[in-house]
Amino acid sequence: MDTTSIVNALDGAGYRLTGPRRALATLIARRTGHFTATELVDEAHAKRLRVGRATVFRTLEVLEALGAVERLDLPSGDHAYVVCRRAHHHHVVCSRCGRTSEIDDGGLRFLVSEIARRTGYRVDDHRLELFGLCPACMATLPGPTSVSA
Amino acid sequence: MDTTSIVNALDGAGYRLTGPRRALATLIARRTGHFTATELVDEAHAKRLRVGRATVFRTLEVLEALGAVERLDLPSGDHAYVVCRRAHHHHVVCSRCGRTSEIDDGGLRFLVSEIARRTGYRVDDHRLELFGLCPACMATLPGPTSVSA
DNA sequence: GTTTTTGCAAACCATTTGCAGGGTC
DNA sequence: GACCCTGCAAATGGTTTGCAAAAAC
Repeated sequence: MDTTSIVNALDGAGYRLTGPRRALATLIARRTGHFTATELVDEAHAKRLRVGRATVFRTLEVLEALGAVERLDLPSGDHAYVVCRRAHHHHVVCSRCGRTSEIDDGGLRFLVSEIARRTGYRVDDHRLELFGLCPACMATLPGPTSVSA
Repeated sequence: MDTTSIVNALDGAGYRLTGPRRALATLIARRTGHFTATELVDEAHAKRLRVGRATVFRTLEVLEALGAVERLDLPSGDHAYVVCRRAHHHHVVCSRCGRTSEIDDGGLRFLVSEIARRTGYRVDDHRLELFGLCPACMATLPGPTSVSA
């Protein structure tokens, strides 16, 4: 995901292209793993960018609504964000380096409708989050070489 | 879930059976839907129970570790809890009345291993949360009678 | 020129913590 | 009696808000 895509998303939705928003688009586009609003605030501050705390939260809110970013709830209870391409999907999150990979709905769609049928609920929304170790982090890890699921 | 089961869980794990913990066990056992720590604090206060704010949080933490309760992350970002029976499972949450139903792992287990295979991650943990309308709430709803998933 | 955005700082609010007193085993 | 728990109240830390100035269209 590059800066331009995020900026275009804002522009296309009728939001004004301001300095702070462009700056944030760049910071976010550079991210590889998940990040928190506070991390973004600190990074902007460290780089002497003119971006206030409130603006970071407000921009993330807009970007989430536009589907350019998605909010994750980490097992720790923290709220983190990840950049994303499509509107709805799910992620595998590496609990060591924070890297995320998108996963497609595949069998999940069927699973959800099956659950709706069994419980009698009308299911409007669902969230699936997976946590573990990405291939790169596994490689740097000591111990047994065998891999379990 | 009744008060006794929760108390037994605490006792069995070596925790002391104190007044506040018994009181909380009762409040929690009576809950049908999801609830927040703050709601519990307020309810205890309203009923003049001798239970401090900190104790509510500390007790919920213990109960979660024991698997008597599970924490949900609602789409709103709020943290809520639900009583539960087995150690690991997932929930469908009614976004209108808050009622929850447990759902079994069923096809999910396969789905998770499939995702691990495709992404190369070692998946250690996963969370699936479904949101929608429970049968009772659907029945009280105006509008078209047809149901969609 | 009108409308949106921003930054700041204060307000908010859920959650955590330190610690002295009280309860449980 | 030793150790675990509790309440309180203060500290914490993420997130939101009010508002006047600044920027975008």
